[in-house]
Amino acid sequence: MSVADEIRSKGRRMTVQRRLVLDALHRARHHTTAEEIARQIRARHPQIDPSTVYRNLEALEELGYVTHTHLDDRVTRWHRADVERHGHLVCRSCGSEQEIPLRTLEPLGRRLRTEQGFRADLAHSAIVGICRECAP
Amino acid sequence: MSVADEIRSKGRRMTVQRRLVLDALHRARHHTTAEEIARQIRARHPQIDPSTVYRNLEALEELGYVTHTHLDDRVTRWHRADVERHGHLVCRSCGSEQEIPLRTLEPLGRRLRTEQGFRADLAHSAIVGICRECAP
DNA sequence: TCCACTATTGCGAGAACTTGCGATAACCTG
DNA sequence: CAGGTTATCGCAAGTTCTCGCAATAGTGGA
Repeated sequence: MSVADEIRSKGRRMTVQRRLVLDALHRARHHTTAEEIARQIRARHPQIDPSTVYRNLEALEELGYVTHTHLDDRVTRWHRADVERHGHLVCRSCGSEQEIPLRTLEPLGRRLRTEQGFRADLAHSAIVGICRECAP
Repeated sequence: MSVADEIRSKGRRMTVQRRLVLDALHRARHHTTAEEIARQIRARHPQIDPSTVYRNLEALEELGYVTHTHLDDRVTRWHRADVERHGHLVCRSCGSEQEIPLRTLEPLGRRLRTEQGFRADLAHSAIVGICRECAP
């Protein structure tokens, strides 16, 4: 079953705009911003409104094809849901980003689960701090 | 040495606006938003521009009197730097917020420090997930 | 293939900041 | 305590989303 059929089977529709957003996410291997996706799409299809891109990212996330992450403070990063999940370390001083395996974060996940009954999504937000190079 | 003197000794100035922002943060015991602070101040001093509040929060953070936290996705929460730091769990389903002692997060902090040389600020961003009540 | 239904779109307006700029007013110095 | 610096301010315009709405266009069914 194609993605289009999957989407339709959930009562949603496959539109040109939605396909373009999916394509853009496929081309961008890592986290992109909504703005960047909108920019790419509007280069070829200027009539497509940025708000449509924002709404499609949300819809595709709801449908399970896309997720988002928060790296530095205010920008949402989007990526396909089927790429391997990982954590992020972001340096507040130099802005560098580093990926870390979820395995490193799992002990905390287990602890929150057993002590608080909380199922943490530790890939969702980056961990902010000072990286090795910037530490005094 | 008063806060005003401290600020002056760093080459900055103590203005009415800055004092009002500090006062508002003192009154608000927990995390507030910039918008809420601006609303309070502008109730009495409508001529004070919201942008002044935003800039003062930034300046006061730089001076070490204020810090900010990211709870749910897009709102920045501000609070005095001298209140006890703690972590946050935010449920993505019902939106509930829960505070947890930094102690719970410390083992991860130590691990990131020794393995990556990264000094994590684990109180900066909330941990997003599904709370006990919302878990299926 | 045509139709009715309704998800989705483009657009305009609005929210929440952010930034550039000329005017103002803290503050240090003499 | 007058004067010159320059941090800070208010204002206006810009950015990045977000939302309501009427028009459009995918879809499943006839």
